[in-house]
Amino acid sequence: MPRAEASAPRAALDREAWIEAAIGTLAEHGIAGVRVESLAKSLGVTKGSFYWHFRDRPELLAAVLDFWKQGRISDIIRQTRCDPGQEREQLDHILAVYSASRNRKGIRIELAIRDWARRDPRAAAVVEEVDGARFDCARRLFVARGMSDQEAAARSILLYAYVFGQSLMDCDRFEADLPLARRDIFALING
Amino acid sequence: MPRAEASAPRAALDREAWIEAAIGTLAEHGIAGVRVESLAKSLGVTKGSFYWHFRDRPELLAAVLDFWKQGRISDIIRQTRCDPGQEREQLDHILAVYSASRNRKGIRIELAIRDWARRDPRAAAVVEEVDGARFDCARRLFVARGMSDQEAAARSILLYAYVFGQSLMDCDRFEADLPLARRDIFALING
DNA sequence: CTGTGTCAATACGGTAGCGTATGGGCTCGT
DNA sequence: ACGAGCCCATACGCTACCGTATTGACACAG
Repeated sequence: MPRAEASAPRAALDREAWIEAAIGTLAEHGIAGVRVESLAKSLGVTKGSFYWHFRDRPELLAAVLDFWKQGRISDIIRQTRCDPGQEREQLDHILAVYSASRNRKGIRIELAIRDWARRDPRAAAVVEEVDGARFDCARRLFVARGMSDQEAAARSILLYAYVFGQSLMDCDRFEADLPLARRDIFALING
Repeated sequence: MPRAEASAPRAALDREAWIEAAIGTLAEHGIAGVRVESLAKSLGVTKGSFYWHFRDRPELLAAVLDFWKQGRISDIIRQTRCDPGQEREQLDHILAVYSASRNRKGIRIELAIRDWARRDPRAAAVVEEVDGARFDCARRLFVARGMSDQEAAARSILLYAYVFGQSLMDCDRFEADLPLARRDIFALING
């Protein structure tokens, strides 16, 4: 019986295992909570392993940022690709997918990284890149629907601000019929 | 010459001095950054002082939450009080005041506390109280303008989601003429 | 079988932070 | 002037981390 403390049957960790574990505790405890020794414990190894795969903690954090950036950018490109004439539906899709109801984990990661970005310029740069890509994608859809650049920009900003802002609140507490309210809100944003 | 390390000429700190210092570093470094020993250093005293005024760190954090809650609730009540017929202007006022451009410090505190609330039920309860009060105030204004409860609720949610969400992004990067975009956005939210 | 490379355990020194215990100095009432 | 309370300094033990150094287990090539 191989000694498996947490879950893994001792199968030779690689960098990505550490990165994914880091993202997990990042989502749960914020950037201040991702410690190499506690990560090691959760992976069932000691930090001897960590310092074989990474030079130090900053290198892990940089890898986390890069991993997240690639994922988010490829995701937004995939999610906004659509046939002509379907732009409105696609924007509704974005609103639904990025809302807090689904995708709990993704939202928690997103918020943790954004909080991190408020104090770390490297994180801030990554968030800005991701935001820029998302903004461009949404704007293109609005423009394809015939809106002016100006209006498309305004609605894109509102869209993402709503999505992230709503994930900061517990809307369920305020409104009994949240799905209905959401429909109204989508309509306001989407035009 | 009284020895003044940071600023105070040694004038007998009280609880509130600690609370305000805590809120300051909370805004800058997040909840994980408010440490009693570093607070003491920034106040030019040692932690011997702290443990005279507070039982322990959790007691300070509770006091911070309470202080913030009182301030935010009384503020929203003050900011939404208006003469009949002025509801639309008052809502625009809220949008402007709570936007990230002004009130940098307040926004940073707000975000730090919301991040804190994602992991601490006590903080979450306070945020929920504050959000509830804000929501009620905005909703009342929309209703006074003749909207249905349902529409007023939807717009109120959108309003605060926008305000907080926009403070999570660096909108300046995306849109050259941000003031104009903001006007468009206000119009979408405010009807 | 032996050597080499991969991955991890162990042990160590160092810092930062929490909470406690204890001993001041200071002011003020009497 | 002298005890009482207020406010803070100092010193201590403890834990959680970081990063380094060293050693060990294991696989696989030759």
